[in-house]
Amino acid sequence: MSLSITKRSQDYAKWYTDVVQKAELADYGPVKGTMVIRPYGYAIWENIRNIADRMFKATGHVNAYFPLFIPESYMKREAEHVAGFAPECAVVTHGGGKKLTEPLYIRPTSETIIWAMYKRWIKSYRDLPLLINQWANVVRWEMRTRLFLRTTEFLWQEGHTAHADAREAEEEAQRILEIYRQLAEDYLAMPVLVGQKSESQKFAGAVRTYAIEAMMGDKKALQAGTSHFLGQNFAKAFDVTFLNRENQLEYVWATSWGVSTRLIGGIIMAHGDDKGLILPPRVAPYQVVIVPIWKNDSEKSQINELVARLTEALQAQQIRFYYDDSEQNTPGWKFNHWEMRGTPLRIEIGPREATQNKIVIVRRDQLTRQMLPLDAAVEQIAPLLDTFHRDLFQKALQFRTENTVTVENYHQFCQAIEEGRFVQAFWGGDTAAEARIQEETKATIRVIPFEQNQKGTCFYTGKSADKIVVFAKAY
RNA sequence: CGGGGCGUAGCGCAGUCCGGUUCAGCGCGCUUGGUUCGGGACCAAGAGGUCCCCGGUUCAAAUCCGGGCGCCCCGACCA
Repeated sequence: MSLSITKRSQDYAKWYTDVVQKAELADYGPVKGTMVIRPYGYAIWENIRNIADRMFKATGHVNAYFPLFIPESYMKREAEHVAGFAPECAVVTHGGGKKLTEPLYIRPTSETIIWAMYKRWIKSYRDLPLLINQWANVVRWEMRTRLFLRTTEFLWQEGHTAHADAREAEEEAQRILEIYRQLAEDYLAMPVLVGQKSESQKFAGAVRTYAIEAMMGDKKALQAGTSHFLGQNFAKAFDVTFLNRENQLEYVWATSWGVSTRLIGGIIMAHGDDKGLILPPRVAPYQVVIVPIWKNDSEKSQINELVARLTEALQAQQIRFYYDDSEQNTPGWKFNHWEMRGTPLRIEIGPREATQNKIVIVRRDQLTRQMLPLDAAVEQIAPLLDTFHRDLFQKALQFRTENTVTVENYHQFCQAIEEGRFVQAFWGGDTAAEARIQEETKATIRVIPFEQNQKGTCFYTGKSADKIVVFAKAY
């Protein structure tokens, strides 16, 4: 393993894969487009999952698990859904050494099999709402893959809810979007734009798609989570009806929503620097790493004594830490190692600290160093982690703000996109116009923000427009 | 599916043009022992190979020829 990481300015894509591999987040699997999520990367995912799971349960959702295999006939029930997903599905044609009578699709998402089951479970308005989430893997046969951002198989959660009326389903879709915003901003320190997707960008089978959208370190957009109002599309495709209070038969209203291991790619690109990862403390596997510095056994025992008092205090506060007391590497090596792996705080304890009953704290994001008495330090670590989170968020937000421009005409638009920025503009165009813009500039509408009340002129068509949209090049 | 790059020790690579005593090599990592330890330590001794695969040419192939496979990067689709 070579020592250094490619600089971001030199080759951003290479920097990204260097970080993923050298920080031991993931490795390539033997099958094209697959990845192995290694323990350090998986620990981040577990933290994300635990946080999201708690938020889902707090809003009344329950977990379940549906099968990986979906009968071909199910996939074909909803017209737009098949059209959208069939081309990127893996299909099993043989089992037990025999050709199957009906091919089995490996789920690219589970709407079809879930709604086939919902038909059996939903009879009355009393069965609603049905708020089920599942943590699962899905497979999409992508043409071009990238670790965490787009792999053939990935991990995610998919929520699938059923409601008695449109308003309630709509509220659900937006409630989840708000949960996703909190997850991204309050836990991953990743500022996101929130809003609706354009017609061409929405989920295959949805009436409306909402999304959170973040800016990465190379100024490209990353769709970090989506929530869909599905209307009655799947209820109709799978004939899922219920008797309402008036004893009338109605189709059920639906939502679905998901975030995936792609979020880890988002963390890497939202915060990382040329030294490697910078992890938001609330999902970092270790929030603190302790590096001892000693020359001989007497120093060692003195330092270990201080570390014992420190780690007891950290444990009491449920701060995740790692004491790197291995004899194999020098302190300098460890500094670089843990910086590459993004641990938010490093504590250095050597003879100088031990004799004074002090410790040195170094922030990963700023690489600033301060020496503090142990007792004071113990009090300050938790608040410092919060400050670290806020600073990471602010830095990313400022970066996005600095790289977002408002334009009034197509010339300005092209220039801004050329510079790789997010572009805000009045939009009165249609899907065809959006497709032309994508053709010419590679940029797409990332999000149509909520709560718009201004009027203006569309930068592209010149027609009057009542909403501002955000364009950007995206992952 | 188009364009580009690559395949030699765990990783990164040299060697390939021009076949042969510089052809099984280097750096990192790994093992053992010792000295080190405040920003990627040093010394010594080791272990480690289907040179991607199949076929061909030749006295002789990592090297030349034919075919195949795989991976990465860049474009068209996507969380």
